[in-house]
Amino acid sequence: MEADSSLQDRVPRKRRKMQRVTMMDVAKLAQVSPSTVSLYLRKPAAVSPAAGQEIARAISTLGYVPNLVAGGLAAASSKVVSIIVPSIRNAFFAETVSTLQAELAAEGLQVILGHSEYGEDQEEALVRTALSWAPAAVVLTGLSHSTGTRKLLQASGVPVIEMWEIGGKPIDMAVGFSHPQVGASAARHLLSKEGRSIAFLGARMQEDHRAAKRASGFAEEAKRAAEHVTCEIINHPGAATVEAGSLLLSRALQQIPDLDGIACSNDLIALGALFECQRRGIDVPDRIAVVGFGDLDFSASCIPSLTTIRPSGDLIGKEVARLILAGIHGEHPTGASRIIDTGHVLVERRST
Amino acid sequence: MEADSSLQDRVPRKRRKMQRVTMMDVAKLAQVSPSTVSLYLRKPAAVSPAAGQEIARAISTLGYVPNLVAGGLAAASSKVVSIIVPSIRNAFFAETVSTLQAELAAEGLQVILGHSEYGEDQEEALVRTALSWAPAAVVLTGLSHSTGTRKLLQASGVPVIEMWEIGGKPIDMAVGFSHPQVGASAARHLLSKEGRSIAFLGARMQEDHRAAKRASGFAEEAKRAAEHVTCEIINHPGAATVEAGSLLLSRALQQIPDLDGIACSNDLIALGALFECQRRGIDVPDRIAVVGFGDLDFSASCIPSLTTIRPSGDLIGKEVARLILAGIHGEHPTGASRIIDTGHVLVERRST
DNA sequence: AGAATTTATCGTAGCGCTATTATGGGCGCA
DNA sequence: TGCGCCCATAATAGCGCTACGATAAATTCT
Repeated sequence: MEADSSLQDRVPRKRRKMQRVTMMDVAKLAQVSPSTVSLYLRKPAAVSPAAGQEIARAISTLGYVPNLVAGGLAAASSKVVSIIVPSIRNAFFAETVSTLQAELAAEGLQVILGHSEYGEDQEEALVRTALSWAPAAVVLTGLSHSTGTRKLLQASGVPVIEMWEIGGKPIDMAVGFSHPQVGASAARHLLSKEGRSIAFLGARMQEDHRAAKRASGFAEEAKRAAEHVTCEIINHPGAATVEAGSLLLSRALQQIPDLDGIACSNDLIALGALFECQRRGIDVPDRIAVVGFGDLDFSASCIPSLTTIRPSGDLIGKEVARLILAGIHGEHPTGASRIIDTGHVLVERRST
Repeated sequence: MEADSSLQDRVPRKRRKMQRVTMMDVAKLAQVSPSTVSLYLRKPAAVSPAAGQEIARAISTLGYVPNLVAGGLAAASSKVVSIIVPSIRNAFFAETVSTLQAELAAEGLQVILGHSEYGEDQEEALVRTALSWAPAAVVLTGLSHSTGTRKLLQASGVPVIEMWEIGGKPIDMAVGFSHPQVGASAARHLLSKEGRSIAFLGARMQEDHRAAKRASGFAEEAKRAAEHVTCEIINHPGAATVEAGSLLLSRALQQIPDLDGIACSNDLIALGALFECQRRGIDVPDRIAVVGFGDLDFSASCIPSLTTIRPSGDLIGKEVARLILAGIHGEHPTGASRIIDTGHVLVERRST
């Protein structure tokens, strides 16, 4: 059990031996060479059934757990995918990460998670550590990154996937949808419901570039549609929460007394706006129509049920996984297939 | 040509060289030995300021990114913490993971994420892969695990922290709170509001043991309090969503016509119940009082604002991080300090 | 049958880094 | 002036595994 550390000068150098069972042990027990064990673990079909069985038995007898760290070093690429999102607390990204993790786990890939908190410098630091793991791929959120981040990634040669946004030039590959188009869809929908004084309620738009793009897409569509339409963009500097939604609606009503339609950059904000309307006795959708974004858990069930734009976070996760796995299997997508548009869907419910 | 290699093994084997800049390159440029670079990276104070500066310059000139895989192999323990939660989509765990990730990142530790989806076998598989990374610690959710999982972890010698639950015998360390006590608190609160026909609305309780424990704590407290109190536990087999909350409330009213108080195993369920009451014109809290669990984003802002029990997921994250970091710094907590009770707080609002 | 393949298995050199011991030069103290 | 001691730095031996070629054995082709 324990080694006395006092009277041992036998061997030239004592090195901490921690790993209990190594591939070598398995090989000995199975009476094959370590290479064969390694081969069996990676491509079971390449070894004879007899040897395979013997190895499998040895593995289970010894309770062998492969050391992926050593494997990653030897193979010069570890079975890890690094994912960097602004915040996992955000239900959008939670969904994507969850799907992605599940898809990758099925192929034996691990997910390493990082939160940039919408900070480019923080993101760069995360990318740096991510690359320290020689990951099979790096997944980032959005297309806006510091030049340092881009350089690091380009120099590394690791496949990079930017998700949740398309419409710019990706570092390598991109999976997502156009945020200006989402804003435009929301505007068109409100205008189709006779909206004439409309507003976009967003949060943290100074940092959340994607929300800002939805807002500008919204404003542009409103401007394009008709000149007798007034349109405002209202930002809450803090996080996108239900409470922020209530505050934003109050501010919107103050600025635009005849407000008749709002689009929110997040369903949580929309829910807060809905609550605020309820408090003030404002009828939704008769007096004010509300469009959200995200189609979160509660959006179909709230009162009134929320018209919202569904970005399909799980589809993004699936597509990202597909690209990563294709890359691992040697198929490197080229040209237009390096950018995947997952689109968006406007789900019409009672709030408009 | 060059195929003649029978009796001369002069030419060393060609190995794919992928890493662009290694520690060796840095050492050369800085005119010190690789050991010194390594030492500088790990304990900057141990090298002379002159050498340190030289090394720092070399690192930035070359754009050196340390290879943590190699480091992990040499050090026999990687700078990785593996976290396994049922689902990151659940706002509770998202909060904890987010906090934990931030705290650990500050100390240079990476988070590897896995989702068990409330399955013990799936959890065991995740633990197995987790251990392949020789992680600095493994974090699990709850105290219920397969015997295989327990064995694997015990045999590995890796620090293990079980979070979000205490009250049983942890594998190694635990940070969380007592779920039966949460249920009891909810029951006491409802009873203090003159509740006489109360119910616990839960989801997925066949798999979510912690929710089940809250339910049984609730029922026991109700039974203990008075015999003229009727108490039911109602389960929805699917996920804990707002919609499930509406369904559960409907079922509760069917089973208990004079229902006057409910506790929900999750604020989403509570919100659904609130919506259903609104739809049916049932006054909350006058006719039915509602207690939630989680104190989610919307709980303070909904109508009526939700009385709920706050489990402080971020505090759990912080404490878990503290234990892990203590372990890394060599301080191994012993005895009672291996179990940390983060408690719970009942936040009284308008719904009761 | 002998040559030319194919197939299954083995031997071994690192992957890039850290831990440990070894070394040498500067310093205090007598 | 000399002795030991400490501190900064260097040398060295792996960590456990995979890739790459080599080798032996089995198979097919002339």
